[in-house]
Amino acid sequence: MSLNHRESGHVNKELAERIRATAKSMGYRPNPLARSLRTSRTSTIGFLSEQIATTPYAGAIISGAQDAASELGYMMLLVNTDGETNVERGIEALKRYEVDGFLCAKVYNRLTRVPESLLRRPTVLLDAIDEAGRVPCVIPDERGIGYDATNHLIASGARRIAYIGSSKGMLAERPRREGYEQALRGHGMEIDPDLEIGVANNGPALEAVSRLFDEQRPDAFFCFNDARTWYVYECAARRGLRVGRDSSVVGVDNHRVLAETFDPKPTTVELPHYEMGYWGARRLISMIEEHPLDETIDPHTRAPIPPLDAPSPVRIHCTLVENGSVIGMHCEEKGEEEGDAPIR
Amino acid sequence: MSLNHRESGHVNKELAERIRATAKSMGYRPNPLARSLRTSRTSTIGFLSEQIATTPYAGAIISGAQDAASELGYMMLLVNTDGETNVERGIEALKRYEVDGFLCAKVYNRLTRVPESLLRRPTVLLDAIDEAGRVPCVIPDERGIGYDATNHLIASGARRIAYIGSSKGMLAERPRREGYEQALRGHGMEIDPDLEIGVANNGPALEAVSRLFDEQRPDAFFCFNDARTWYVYECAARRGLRVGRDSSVVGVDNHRVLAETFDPKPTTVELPHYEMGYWGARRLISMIEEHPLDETIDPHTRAPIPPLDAPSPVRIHCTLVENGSVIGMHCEEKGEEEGDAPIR
DNA sequence: TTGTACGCGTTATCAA
DNA sequence: TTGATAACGCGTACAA
Repeated sequence: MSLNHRESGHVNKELAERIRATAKSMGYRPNPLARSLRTSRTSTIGFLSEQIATTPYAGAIISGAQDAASELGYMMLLVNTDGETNVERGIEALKRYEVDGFLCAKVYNRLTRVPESLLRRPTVLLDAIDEAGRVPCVIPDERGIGYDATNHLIASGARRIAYIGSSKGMLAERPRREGYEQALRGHGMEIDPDLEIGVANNGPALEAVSRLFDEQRPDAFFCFNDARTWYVYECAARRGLRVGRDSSVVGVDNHRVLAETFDPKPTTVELPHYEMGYWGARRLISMIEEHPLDETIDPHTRAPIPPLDAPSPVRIHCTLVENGSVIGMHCEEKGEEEGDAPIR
Repeated sequence: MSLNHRESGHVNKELAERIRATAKSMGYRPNPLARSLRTSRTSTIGFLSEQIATTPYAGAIISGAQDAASELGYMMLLVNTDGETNVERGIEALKRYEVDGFLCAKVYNRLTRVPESLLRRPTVLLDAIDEAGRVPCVIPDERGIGYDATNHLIASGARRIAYIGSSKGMLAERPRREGYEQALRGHGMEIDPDLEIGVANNGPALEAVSRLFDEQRPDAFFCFNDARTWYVYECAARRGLRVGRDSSVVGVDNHRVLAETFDPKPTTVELPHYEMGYWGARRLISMIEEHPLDETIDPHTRAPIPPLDAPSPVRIHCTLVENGSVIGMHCEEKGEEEGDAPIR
């Protein structure tokens, strides 16, 4: 009791101090395994992720989650879930190790079905939205991204700003474009539909950007991602133009390749992957610690715990990074106060 | 005993079968925590990594390690270790959770000091070499990378192949260049020092590549990494040349950006990060399972276990990827049979 | 305020 | 071949 600082009313304070001092001098460390066996709390969270290997995004999310976990005294068990059956196997394994909760990360913000087997456990979804709206999730503020990026271009003197979007109906496409338009309107600038295009990730895309280049002569570009940004660089190079001198670009991504090699003007907006991981883990752990342990749980079949509280979605604002240094960043937990239509 | 298939000489076989069948029908799963408490084996490995957030490499290593671990029935505890004190704190935490061994990943192949606190535990170093040569490590076969990449260029018809290397003395620089030269010699081609340059990652680099472009007129390039590859693309674009038509490029990296947007010729050599993780974890786990548990270990102070066997280094060959599909890949455990000087 | 005893879910030992 | 029992390290209820 003294070691756990639960001495009040049981052990006199001086003795408790002496006990702690002695324990410390002997190098005593409690054994978390034995403790968990007794308490059925492991101070452990399970992280389910896809595409750890192929994108840098997952790494950032993981890193953020791990930092939060370690700050709060938790360990993170990692499982990657590329493939279908894989997911259930991973969840099973994590349950056997008695993780206190689950972090479930997708790589691109999108609607997702949360596995049934997670529904009655503390779970937070990262970079994805629960179709059924039953599980709390942490996603980027896509509109804020479009808004900030476009404002940044305006502030740097751009007058004709093109938007190079995605042709596939991605979840982020609409709010980013809205943010772009909102920033233009905010500065009394006209919205010119000819300056907005959506392109796929292939040959015709380069042609489309080429046409835009020649017919509209924009002096700045806000690009949906690094593939789109690349088209702009390529078009500029072929015309003897130099990005940063003859035009400005802001591309969304955290592949740093493009930003590294050019002068200050090209700017990338980093999606807040680290932050999503960080705040997601904090959220999860607070859920865990608030959640009263259900004593009626069957140790073998692991009977369900009571359903989760209604989730309040968390959106995290983007970080705007120019040549490696953060220009602006705000992390805040927002409710639905904006009266925004649900993101689609 | 039946459940653990240790029935021989104790329980008659049919009974053992019946026991297992019944257990299965009841949905029984052993509790790993209780088991560990008794056996002091957790079937758990700790993964120490740096730069999870900032590079895609760490993700690939982690993913490989996790796959191997899960194949062999192990869970992976993740800790990232950016910063100095961080490392020791992470190791301490992992030790408290009684991980059976440690995977210690750096992000660029280089000489490293292994923390003292790991020396007497099962440990494998990933993408790094132990300064003192006491801990086994898994590293890419850098010479093979240079050799294969250059052969690929030769096979595609190139005659004057430039090598755009690194000016900083990176561990990989020398063997990659050796592989490049070895491939040239293997085809009876002359080695032209004017075709080999080392550049840093900055402005003068682009000028150096420009000079090489104009003075030597190479028809192909083997580039140390994606930054160097970028210089080649930029130089080509400014001269109205097209990589893939007027010249060929092979760059080392697994940023896919460059390879995605062009036609088949540009090829990237992926460093075998996934494989290093995979084989490193297998190696570690075999060390763990061969290692007789020292019964004299003090449960509190965690007295040292006997020193590791002399490590035999493992090198893993690269994977050669062209436009997303693997051209060649060999993973093999090599000893020192090549009589090669130790990598510096 | 202190001491004793039990249980968490395993594995291992020892007699029978 | 079987059954009873101790022990791993911890938390806690209960009696003193």
